[in-house]
Amino acid sequence: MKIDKSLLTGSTTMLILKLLEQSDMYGYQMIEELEKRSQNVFTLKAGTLYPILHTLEQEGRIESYTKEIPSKRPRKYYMITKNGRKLLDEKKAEWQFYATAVNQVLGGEGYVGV
Amino acid sequence: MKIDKSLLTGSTTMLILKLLEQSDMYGYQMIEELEKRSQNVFTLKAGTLYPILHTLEQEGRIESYTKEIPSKRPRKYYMITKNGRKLLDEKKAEWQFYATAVNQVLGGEGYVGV
DNA sequence: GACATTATATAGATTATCGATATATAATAT
DNA sequence: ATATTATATATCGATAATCTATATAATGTC
Repeated sequence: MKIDKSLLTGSTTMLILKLLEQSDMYGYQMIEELEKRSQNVFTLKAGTLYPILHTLEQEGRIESYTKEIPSKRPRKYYMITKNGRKLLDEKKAEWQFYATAVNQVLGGEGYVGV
Repeated sequence: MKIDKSLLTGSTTMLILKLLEQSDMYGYQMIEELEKRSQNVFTLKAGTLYPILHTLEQEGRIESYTKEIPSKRPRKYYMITKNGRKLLDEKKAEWQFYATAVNQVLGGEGYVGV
């Protein structure tokens, strides 16, 4: 199925923070991990991800460090900060609020299941 | 709660079609009805709604007719077409697909409840 | 008469994401 | 040797969706 990418709008930051909440990751890894966890629904593009990472770092939501891998290109790992966790909680609440409202309009029970 | 409006992106058309699936409505009525059904989560702006209605009409998803109301401004009612119902079904499937994937990443059971 | 409410409509600004492109390294295939 | 594929980070311009602001118009209320 070809999903309308515009539905992703606004939730990408939340999904990235969620990944980093569980473990430090480098950019490329996030793209693969997100694809895997969503069962190929989200194919986050590099051109979408990196600008978001840079913005989050500037805002103090995440921090980065470089890790040297023998005979590999160095990887830039990102870790979530306390501030980032706070943002994640807010985004999650927003998402649940929003999804519940959509389901209500669609005639569902309004339970989002998270 | 102040919900991030960007989360609405891509689903507005679906919500409008859903309203029209149940009964013919005029623009202003849709704004009020959507607000009511979503319990004030969605406050659809006129500047968002009318361009969408015009596009949907051009695409043959909806049709309009004018209704004269005594001592009222005439209202332009919209009704959904067969084509519009088809689009609604597609959008609903997309939404469920997307919401399930988000919940999966967030660690939920992946059930969206619709 | 002034103002609020109802109702439709459009233009311009903002924001998010994507596609394309660029750089760099390493492994594998031709 | 050269090409291709995979990994990895990065930026730019285009596109799309929504909002803000504004305009118009009819009606009801203070």
